[in-house]
Formats: sequence, structure tokens, C-alpha cells
Amino acid sequence: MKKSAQQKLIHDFIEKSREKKLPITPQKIEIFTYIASTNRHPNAKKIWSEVREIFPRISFATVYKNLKNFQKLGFLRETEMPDGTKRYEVDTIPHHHMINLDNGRITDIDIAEIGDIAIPQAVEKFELENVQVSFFVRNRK
Amino acid sequence: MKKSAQQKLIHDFIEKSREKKLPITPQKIEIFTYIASTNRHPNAKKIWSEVREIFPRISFATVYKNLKNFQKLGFLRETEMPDGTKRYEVDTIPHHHMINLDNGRITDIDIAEIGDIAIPQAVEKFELENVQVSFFVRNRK
DNA sequence: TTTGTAATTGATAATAATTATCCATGAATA
DNA sequence: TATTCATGGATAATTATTATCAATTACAAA
Repeated sequence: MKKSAQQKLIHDFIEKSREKKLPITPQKIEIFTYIASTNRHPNAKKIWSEVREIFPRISFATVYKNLKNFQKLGFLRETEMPDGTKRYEVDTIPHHHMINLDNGRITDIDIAEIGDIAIPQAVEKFELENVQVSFFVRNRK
Repeated sequence: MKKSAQQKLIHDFIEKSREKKLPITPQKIEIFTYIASTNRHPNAKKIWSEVREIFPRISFATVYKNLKNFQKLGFLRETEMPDGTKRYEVDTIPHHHMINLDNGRITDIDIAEIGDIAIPQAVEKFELENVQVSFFVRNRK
């Protein structure tokens, strides 16, 4: 992510926290900033180990609690890997994912790249909340 | 699933097991048959509790081991819910899913219903193994 | 039918990921 | 500065899944 976009996100996050009258702590800022700074879709453990560089005493639970909170505020997106582990990314523009089954790497795919998806009849009976397209790939031999 | 299609699947499963020289046990047949008999995409616990009606002493581990084995044989498909739990269905024709976030219900969506999906450039560098489209919905208020 | 062997079963322990609990602390507002 | 309430850190608990292991069973070959 571009530095400027990242700055804006952090700013928005702080604004939203103010709005909701939630305290803004250095730990929150650090966790959020780290996730916004990478495009590697880290899991909770990775996030924890990175943030621990700055806050050596930070608890695993604190990371989890904040991941949950960020999601509630609409700033974080959780993605499941086929093995059931969860990965996180700051939620900006809607997009899809390419998931490499050999190395677990997730790459963002712009929605414009896959064209329109028809809405099936079965779906029309409900409120469509989100369409998620995942391309599962392996390295060429 | 139609009874006849179900019969065929069980037959194919047995054939494949023979081919691979894997023993065919009553427990396997029962687990497989139950999953093939429902279109509700049960989780492991549900499968266990259903099969236990027939084999009261069957272990949870046995169910899991067979779920893994069925997948290896290419007869079972695992689907992640947004909360990280895993659901199972006998794998027949490729299809997508509509996932109801209010009640956890999964409905199959025929691939014909959503039209062609363009393959993004990023994906072309790899072997595309699978494309999975998930429609996340909520009940209308 | 009997036997050999390798996979399977069931019981249980272990692991991994996530969540809950509890109390001390710190951020925000008056 | 005082008050309040969410948060942080430590740790226990929970949940889902996997590993271990001895006893059993399926099945092919004798």
C-alpha cells in the first residue's frame, strides 16, 4: 500500500475510534499500522511477533482482541486459508484473492479484472452482503 | 442428492478403495453414505453424531481420519465457513456456494448460473487449481 | 479355512488456534 | 485532578483437530 493511503487509513481509524468514544492506545496504533504496512496478509501470530518488536510485553490476547475490534469497526478483513487458519488485511477497496496453495501467499485481485458476476436466483431471495472469488493456484512445475 | 446418484457415488467410492487396496469398513461406508445423503454440508461433529446412531462406539478421531481419507481419494470437499469451522460435502460436479451468515446454511450454486469468470493476469503465472465463488448473504429483514 | 500384514478403529493424549477471565492500568472527558 | 470505562497483560479455558498406540479387522494369498 502507498504510504499516503496508509496514512489516510490510520487517520480514518483514529477518527472512527474517536467517534465511537473508544480509547486510542499505542498498542492499537501499532497493530493497525503494521497490518496496513504490509500486503502479505499476515496471520495473528505474525502480527503479534511483529508488534512485539515495538511492545515486547504485548500479549497474544491483546492482538486478538484488537483484531476483533478492528473488524467490528469495519477496518479489517479476515480471510480463511484452505487449512482453516485466518489471515488479516486492512480493508480498503473490495477485491478478490489468489491463494497459492504451495506457499500460502495471498495476492489481491482487482474486481475489475474478473468482469461481472451474474447473481444467481437463489441469492436474490436474500440480502447479498459480499461476493468472494478465490483463485486457488499452485506453482508451475 | 437423488438416491440413484447417491448409490453410484457409494459404488465409485468402493471401487476406488479397491483400486487403492484400502480396506472397506462398515464405518467408512456409513460415514460416506451419511454425507452423500444430505445436502446440508454438515460439520465433523454433526457427521459424528449422525453416524453414532448406527455405531454408538465410533470415535471422533475415526470420523476425522476418514474425512481426511475421503478428501485424498477425491470424494470429499471441505468448505470453510467465515468463522473458521469446516463443512463437508461429497464432491460431485463443481459448483459454488451461497453461505447464509444468519444460520450457517450453505446452498450449492451451479457454475452455469454465474457465467464465465475472466482469469486475471496474476493467476496466469500459476497452475489454476480451482476457482471458488462464495455469495455471503443474510436474511431479509 | 487359515494365516499374514497392513490399514483401521477406538480411546486418549497432545497440539494449535482462539477466546474468556481477571485485575491493574491508562485514555478521555468533565 | 478525579472519574469512568475500555484496554492491556497474564493466564486459564475452550474448541477443533491431529497424533499416538494397542487391539481389531479387512482382505489377499496360501
